Amino acid sequence: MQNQLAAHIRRFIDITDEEAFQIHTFFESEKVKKKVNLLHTPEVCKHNYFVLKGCLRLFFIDDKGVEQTTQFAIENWWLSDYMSFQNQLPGDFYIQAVEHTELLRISYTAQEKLLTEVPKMERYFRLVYQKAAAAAQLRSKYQHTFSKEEQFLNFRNKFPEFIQRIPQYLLASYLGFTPEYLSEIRKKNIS
Amino acid sequence: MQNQLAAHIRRFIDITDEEAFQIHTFFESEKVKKKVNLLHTPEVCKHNYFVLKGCLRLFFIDDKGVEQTTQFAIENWWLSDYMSFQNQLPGDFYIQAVEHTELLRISYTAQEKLLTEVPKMERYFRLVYQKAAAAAQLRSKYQHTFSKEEQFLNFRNKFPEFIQRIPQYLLASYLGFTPEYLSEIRKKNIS
DNA sequence: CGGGCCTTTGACTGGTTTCAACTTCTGTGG
DNA sequence: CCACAGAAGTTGAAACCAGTCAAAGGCCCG
Repeated sequence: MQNQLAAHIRRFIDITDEEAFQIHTFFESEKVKKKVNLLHTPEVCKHNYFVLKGCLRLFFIDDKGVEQTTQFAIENWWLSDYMSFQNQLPGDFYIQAVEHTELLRISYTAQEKLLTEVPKMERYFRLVYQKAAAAAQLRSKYQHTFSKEEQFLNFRNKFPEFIQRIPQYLLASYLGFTPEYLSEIRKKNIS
Repeated sequence: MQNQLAAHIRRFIDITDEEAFQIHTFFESEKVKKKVNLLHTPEVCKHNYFVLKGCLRLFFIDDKGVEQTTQFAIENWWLSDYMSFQNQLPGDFYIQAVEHTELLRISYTAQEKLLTEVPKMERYFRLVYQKAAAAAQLRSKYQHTFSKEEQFLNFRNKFPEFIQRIPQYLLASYLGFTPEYLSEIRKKNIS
């Protein structure tokens, strides 16, 4: 557990074993069963989540009452409703376990404390968020370039194993179309 | 000039006047005429840009040869092709001035040096990127919720003055539809 | 074994794109 | 300061991508 987060941090910055231990004290670990919500609206997103094993999703409920998934987080990914988290104000996203998931969570106040006590973690989080920003730019590019069908085929090329893990209606929702249409696409492109 | 960036930094962290001066030495200022490219593909994005006055856009050219704008940056916004910038590898985005624009730019190496010499800037950039990540989540939510027509109406509500500043075909491209369709929408919703 | 959730199917609908032609605006040089 | 050329915006018709709705089938888990 602890090693996994420390290993991730070490992909970005150097930390000693003592620092790794110190950092770890700011986190709490949690196990969540499939379909259980870690965050529901309208609630302040108090934690930033780091997935050790399993999968989380970020979603909201649209005007018509349909769940819309905007992000997934698998092993070694961070997830949070950033708007709500950083302002500590109620947000309109839900966070839910897609599979049985093990995670580390850090509260907003604990993160602030961690950053003042271990300042080099500023660099780690800076790099994590920078990567997130880069990923967002790339995703935006895909959405502008490809038709919905192409987006599915692209996604399947890039993450073939992930598609096996999640139900199709979640994938459809993430890619921004209906389960019915996904079904049609799959038939055409014999998977 | 210098004051404007320092003022922006002070919205996130405290810096002394001496630090503000020191920080400023890492930047170069530049004036760009309308329609001039700061970055063209396939080129490494060597700089991170901070807009003092004017407007930049990030775009790419799709399969059909059409320019697709994915981001704008106005006064006090940062812009860069993050994927290319952080890995210092060729990217596939262009950065162009939408208006006559005054900006500060910092090179990748200068930014690295700034961050080691003035470590508290890690926090500043962490917060800037965190805000960017939050904005990306919000944008993703809008794209999942609203039809293209609604996205335009929303955008017009939120940034009425910005719509005046930029040509419609850029706005259409940013919102992900055709100029013709934007024209139709505007007619329906007598602006 | 059963019930509910997920996926598939098909018909119909409509939002959005495409293409081509026309009009209006803008900026540049004479 | 006017004229003109190219760029930007508008219009309308035809085609299509993708959504909606309703119903049936498959599958997982209790």
